[in-house]
Amino acid sequence: MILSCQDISFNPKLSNDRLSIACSVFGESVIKRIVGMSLYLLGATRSSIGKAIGMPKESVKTLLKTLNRDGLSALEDRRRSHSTFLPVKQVKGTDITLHTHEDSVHIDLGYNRFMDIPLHHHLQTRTILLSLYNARLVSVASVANLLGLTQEHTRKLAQRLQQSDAIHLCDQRKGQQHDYRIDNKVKSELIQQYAAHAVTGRSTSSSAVTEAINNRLNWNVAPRSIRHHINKLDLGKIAKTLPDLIQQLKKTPDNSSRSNTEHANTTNL
DNA sequence: GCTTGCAAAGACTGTTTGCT
DNA sequence: AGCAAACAGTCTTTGCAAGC
Repeated sequence: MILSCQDISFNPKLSNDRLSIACSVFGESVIKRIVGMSLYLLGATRSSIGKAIGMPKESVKTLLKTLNRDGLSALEDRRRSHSTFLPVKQVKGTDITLHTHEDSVHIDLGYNRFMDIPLHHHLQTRTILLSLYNARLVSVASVANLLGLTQEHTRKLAQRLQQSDAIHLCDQRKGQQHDYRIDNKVKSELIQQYAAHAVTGRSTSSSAVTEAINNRLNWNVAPRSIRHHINKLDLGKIAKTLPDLIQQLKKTPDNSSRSNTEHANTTNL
């Protein structure tokens, strides 16, 4: 490529108009650098370039050096945090892909980097996949598919993860919250009747205890339910130990009540 | 006669789905 | 996005058959 400005005619008025427009678009400092580079390419000396664009000779040398080295980006003062005219640099996103592999979720992060999460680590899997979705690195469809949830519910869980800790991703279902038939009143009667039957040597069978409970509370509970709660409360083993324990307590002096009495006397003194 | 294991039904609550 | 109904998971209650 050969350039000769000898054959080019210049019009000062056109130049002023064009510079005015260009400066309004690119900014004056950028146009100065473009003009300086153009004059340099046309063979002008650095000192004459400096005089033409109003820049110290040393600055022109730096400008030409950086332009030849870095290209377009050197047209601006790069100490600034952002460019006023260059397009935003697009960081090429790596395509993160998800799929199941044997018993784990395989996450391909690109550049030969992978993550494997055991599928049975439900909370870990949910936390990582939903975090990737919240960072918009994977689609809701791919996460929903791997988690076995609908896309709608996946979005809700992702939102929940952003608002609170990962523990809230666990299944919160707790089932029936209280014993609606065998409530505390029935349970206390059950313990009382079972103990009374055990101490007096009567039958502690579920039918005998149930009959006593139903009579006392005017209730109608099934013996099978009472058996279920006898087992739950682990009452079965006290039928044999309770009578012995009571006999033992009867023989042993009550130290606690005596010390209480002594304490009262001392206090009165 | 009584207990035990199993299973079905009920109660409660989370999840999914379809509609607006 | 919001809502409601249907569906589904978890725990309690209870009936039944088998075994001790």
